[in-house]
Amino acid sequence: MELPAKYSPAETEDKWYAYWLKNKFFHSEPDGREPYTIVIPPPNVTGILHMGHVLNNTLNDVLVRKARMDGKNACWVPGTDHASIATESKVVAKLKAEGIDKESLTREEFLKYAWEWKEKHGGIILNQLRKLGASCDWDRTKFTMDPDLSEAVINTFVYFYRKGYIYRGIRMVNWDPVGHTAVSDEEVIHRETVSKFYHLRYFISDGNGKPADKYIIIATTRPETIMADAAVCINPEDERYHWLRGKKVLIPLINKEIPIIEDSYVEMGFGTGCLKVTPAHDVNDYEIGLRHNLPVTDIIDDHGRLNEKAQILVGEDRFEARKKIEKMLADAGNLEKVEDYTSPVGYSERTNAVIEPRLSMQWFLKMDALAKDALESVESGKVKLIPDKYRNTYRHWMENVRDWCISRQLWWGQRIPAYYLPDGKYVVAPSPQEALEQARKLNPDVTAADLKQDDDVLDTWFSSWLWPISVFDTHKAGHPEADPGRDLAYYYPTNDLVTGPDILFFWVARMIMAGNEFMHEVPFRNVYLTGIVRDKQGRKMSKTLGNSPDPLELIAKYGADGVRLGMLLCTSAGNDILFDESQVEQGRNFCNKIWNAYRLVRGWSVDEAARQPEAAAVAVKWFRNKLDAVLAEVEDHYSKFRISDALMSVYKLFWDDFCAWYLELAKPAYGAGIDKATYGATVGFFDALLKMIHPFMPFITEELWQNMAPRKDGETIMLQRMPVAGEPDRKFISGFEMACEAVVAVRSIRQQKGLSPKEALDLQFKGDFPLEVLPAVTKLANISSAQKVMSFQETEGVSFMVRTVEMFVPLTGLVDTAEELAKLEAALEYQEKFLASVRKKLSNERFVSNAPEQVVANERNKESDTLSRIESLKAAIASLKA
RNA sequence: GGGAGCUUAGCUCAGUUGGUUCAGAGCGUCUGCCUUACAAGCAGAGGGUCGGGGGUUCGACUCCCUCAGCUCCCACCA
Repeated sequence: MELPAKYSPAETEDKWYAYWLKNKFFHSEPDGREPYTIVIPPPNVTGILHMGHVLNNTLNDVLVRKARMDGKNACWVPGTDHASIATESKVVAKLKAEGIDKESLTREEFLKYAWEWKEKHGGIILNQLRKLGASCDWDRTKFTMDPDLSEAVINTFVYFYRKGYIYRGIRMVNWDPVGHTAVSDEEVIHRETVSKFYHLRYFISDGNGKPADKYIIIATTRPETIMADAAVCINPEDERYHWLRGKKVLIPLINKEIPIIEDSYVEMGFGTGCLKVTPAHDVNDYEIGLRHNLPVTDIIDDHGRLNEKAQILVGEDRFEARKKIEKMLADAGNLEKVEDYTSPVGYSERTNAVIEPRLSMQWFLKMDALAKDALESVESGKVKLIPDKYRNTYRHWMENVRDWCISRQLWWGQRIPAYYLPDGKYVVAPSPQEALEQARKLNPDVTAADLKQDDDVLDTWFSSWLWPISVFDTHKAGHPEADPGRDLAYYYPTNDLVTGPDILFFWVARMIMAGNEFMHEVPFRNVYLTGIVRDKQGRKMSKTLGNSPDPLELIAKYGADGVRLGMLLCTSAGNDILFDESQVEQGRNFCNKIWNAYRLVRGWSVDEAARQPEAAAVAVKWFRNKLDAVLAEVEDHYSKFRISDALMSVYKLFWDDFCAWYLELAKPAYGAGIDKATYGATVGFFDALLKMIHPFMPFITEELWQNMAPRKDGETIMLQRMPVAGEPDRKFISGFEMACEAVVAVRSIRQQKGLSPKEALDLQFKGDFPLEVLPAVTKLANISSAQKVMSFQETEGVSFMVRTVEMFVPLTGLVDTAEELAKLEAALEYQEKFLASVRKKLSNERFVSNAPEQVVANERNKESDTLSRIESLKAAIASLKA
């Protein structure tokens, strides 16, 4: 069968993925081998593949395929995350588009829609990962809201509640008025935002709730919240305002009397030095309120509208209210001036709504003890962060962590297992039955119908922090004393986790906490933190910018192997990744190179009678050693998670060493057969190279490996052992490199002199050139005779140096003597300067006595090498002049 | 405001405890080639003094100080 000159990935990739699935090569069961485990960072169940996933999952796949080929029992557990806020808001939007308002639905009705949506869109991303070649154990696919995983979450809640770590409290939370839920501090993004700074006049009360003549000016960005003011605060040091002490002021428009208080929180130099304190709608004000026992008036509702406590503008959206109140204040004579003002404003990461600081009843998990242990896990090195610069960031966060607000005012998620009695007391239990039993201890008359379960669900991270445990054993979470199941005992702790640094705290830190708590063991050894994928201009890839290529289109265009390679080429750990399609093109080109090298080798026919040419023998010996050297290098890169370096080593080994040098040497003359020895060696090398490339480019390597020899059904390159490095003969490799240098020099002379490669040349040399590699030079440089001589026989020609060996190509009638002379003299000058610098070093006593022996010896070598080069150059110049 | 990091070839980046001929790689560029595996290719070539300045050292891309520019994280002044 004739192979086409270009590799076409489409059918090949589908064919082999189906083959791998059919044979269950990705599936793992515990056995006697050493396990290698990774869990996928679960993508949102309704998500679609973007470049970040491509990066992450390609890296995961490289690691797991490498481990599998190293003979480990490799298991990569896939799955999806229910992503409560993201998914719920998608469902709400979809229903809205169909004319259905979430408010009009019962919880059950809404969840029915949500599950329908999940069934329809859930798992699309997992199929997309198959296109990428991800070798996940699909039989183990999990979803964070699978019944048993949800049960684990509920048990975990009950466990921590009973341990006294979970409590309910009124807190200032970040309220998302669009998502109608509280979000964690980490989910709030602060952005510089242009707004207005309103300078308002607060009149002093005359003591009867009527304005006196005097007023003070208060600057605020949020005039719509003045009705919730509880006080006006000044700095006790601020003499400008000492006259205010003991007085009261009136809130404009509603004329409510509020006290003047003093607190050093207020900065005298900022604004007017007077701060209106609004405990219900500002975190700092809330804390001042606590210090001064101020009443809390909450005037904004769940939707961000003013409520009846505001007295005016009731029902207006907060931003509408702001516009309207500006006019009202102006009309009432309370508006001094309005300035433009830029300040940071918090936005919801999910809905992009402006966050409203708001007091509400939430559930919290105490973090101090958990964080302390999780910090220790990283500080002690039990968990390694790669790159380790993240240790600082991690420490800082763990030392300043606040209690985790785990409740969310949503329906999509695990519902908080707290049940309220009619009198307002509550019990926490894993099931309604147990809740009833407990409730009866409080009040024997309570019936099941009296108990009302908490409406809130748990933060998504409260389920995904169990992921490395719950994918293997759903019972263990919440039950640290229980025996781990067979799978958990075998696969836990996992080995490596590959994820983005943006979720180091959301997810990674919390998995460490859960692992320590329930398993008394960290969940993974190494955390490889990737960069964030950006476009070529350094912008984060995003839907709104439209700068993110569709990975599936890229795969269709360049093949999955090409996309994987394009992604891996630019991944240094922890640095942001500037992605560009040209890199994928490079990946595709590499596929094609491999393909064509294979076409060459496959086209060879063995001539049983042929003897191995000397050049081929040299090539085989060299490449065998080179392979060993690079294998060791690659292994070292893997061990340090330098995946793109490992790839680059393999890339160069294949393209530069194997194709450009080895194959050119091993190639038989056109039309001639190849000898058995060279053929056998070449096929062996090809086999080893395919295995080395396989973790990066699984499809083309399987295709060619299957094609190389008759294979039985059930055989795969995936499960072949990775070649193991032997001890390379470095001296021989070095000698061969001299041959290459000589070849390059001759080719360069050809180019300069306009000589055809077909025209054979002579080569003479003086000095220690490794004779065993000479056949390589004669073949690749097209040399008719290469001789070691005492002195060059012709005077006309070009000389060059290979390290300390002077070489000479006689070229009668083609040499411009003056030009050659100039070149040689320039070279001589350079060498003499170099010699001078080396000698200066060597004559420095402090250098000779302080530097390590090795370094001094090297300088002496440099000196003698340079001397011999100078000698050769001088001789060459002399002979040219003669 | 606090913290972390970055600045090396046109671009993207390596450069491991200061010392091998260490100034590198890939891509791009330039030149010559459709040479019968591959023009998605082959062969060859050019290109930086390591952000600026100072210091330590026999020796600095590497350590210290300083200035400039950039990025990210945390907190946030109403």
